[in-house]
Amino acid sequence: MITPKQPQTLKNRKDFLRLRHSSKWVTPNFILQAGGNGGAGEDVIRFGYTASKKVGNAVARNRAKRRMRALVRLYWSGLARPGHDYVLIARPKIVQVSFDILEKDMEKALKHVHKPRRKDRK
RNA sequence: UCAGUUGGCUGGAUGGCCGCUAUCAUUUGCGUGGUAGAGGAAAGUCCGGGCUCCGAGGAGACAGGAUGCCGGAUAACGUCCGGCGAGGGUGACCUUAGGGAAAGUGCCACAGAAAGGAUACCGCCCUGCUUUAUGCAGGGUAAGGGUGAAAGGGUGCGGUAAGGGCGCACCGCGUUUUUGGUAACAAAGGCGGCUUGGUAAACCCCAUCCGGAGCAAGACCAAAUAGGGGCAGCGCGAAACAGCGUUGGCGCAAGCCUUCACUGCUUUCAGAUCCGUCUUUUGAUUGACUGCCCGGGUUGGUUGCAUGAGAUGUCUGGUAACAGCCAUCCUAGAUGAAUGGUCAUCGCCCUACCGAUAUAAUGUCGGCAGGGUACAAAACCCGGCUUACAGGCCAACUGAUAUU
RNA sequence: GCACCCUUCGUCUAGCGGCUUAGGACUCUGCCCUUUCACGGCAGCAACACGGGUUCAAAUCCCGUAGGGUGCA
Repeated sequence: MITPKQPQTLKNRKDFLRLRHSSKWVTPNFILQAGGNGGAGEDVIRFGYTASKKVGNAVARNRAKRRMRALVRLYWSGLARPGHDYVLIARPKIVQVSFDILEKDMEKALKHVHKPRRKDRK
């Protein structure tokens, strides 16, 4: 059993692009993507946060990223797998929706994102 | 009390749990604790500066751009303050790119007779002919009609054949004098009889200002790739010695000291950025070095980077913008980008309902429910401008109504 | 962050300050033609990003705002 370290933050555009076509789970408020971390280490968990201009102005984008960081802080332990990278993409609703709904979405998304969906199989 | 004008301030509070960035202390270390941590616009990037690099001898000119009543403030400004003119509002007050149109050029569509050296369609008047109703011809006019955004001063009276600055009064315009004011300008008087329509956010003229690029500027370090290609790198000796001549001085003379020039298979140093090689001597060339360009690679870190035209307060000068003295203080520094997430309670606002109360309209207080609690995130730093903003507060002033 | 550019029918575009009710092509709608469709012909719908200002007059000139787009280590 590998003891996972504290999650790190993804900062390079390359890492975000690598996860673009990996498995994902969509909720009305955000999208979670997951994939291998490209040789960063067996015990490393990394999270990336993205909010595009569709979310709103700078204040809304910063608030969306901060809420996503709070979600990761609460739920990464036990649900995130070591040796994987995760990317959270904000959708416009995430700024207004109450935090309870986001917590349920996050728990569900972390459980389901590793199950490959049927249409992704070949 | 209602309506309004101007200026300024503020931009929710408390607590629990979980976190971020910087820094300090402590610890072998994991870690723990303390302190600090977005704005009035941080925004748009519309102006002005600091700072950095490039260019340039100082400076100026052409081109291009900007500004534009007067005086002041300022590091500077297209900003601000005070004043003037014009326009708007009952008023407090607001708006104002507001130099030059007799330096020149252009434009003024359509309509209209005529659009800038005025002109004459309908009219009005006079004369002549025909005739007594009009018509025709010639002339005088610009009051009236009509067109237009604009018709070559306006109104009134006199005058006239009808009219007309033809004459007069007032207003306007031009010019001039005096007075007030630093000035823009204002007031009063004289003169001219009117000659000169608008447009410069059309070209232009005048005055003033502006070199270019921007912290992704610039500097350093590390790593990686490569160990590449091209171009350029400013020269035309100096000294010593010897010989011969020569200038000056001392000396009877020999000679000694001294100045300058020429010559030498002479010597030393230099010589083209450096080293080497060739040749025979001021040439050639390999390589290295330096600079620039091309090509290739990297997409990291440090610095610039927060003590500054700094903030607060008292006083002084000034109508004010602002300036000065003194005292105190240090107040964000991120880089997929920190300064928060969440829960609870309270506050504030709006709407509906209930109750009480004073009523001319309606307002005030209490309770309960629902909804809302803005605009917006530093990115080198300052001074402004513009734009966005739920609401709340303060001060001064104006108008209307009522009462005393 | 900094430096710039552009907005005209649904789309692509013309457009000396007045001649314009903003022109053309494609599209769309209706009618004609054809047995029918296509092609063709005729007619129609449809735009100056927004707000101020200058001017007698603004799509055009000036200022501001909004929305798009481009470049720079």
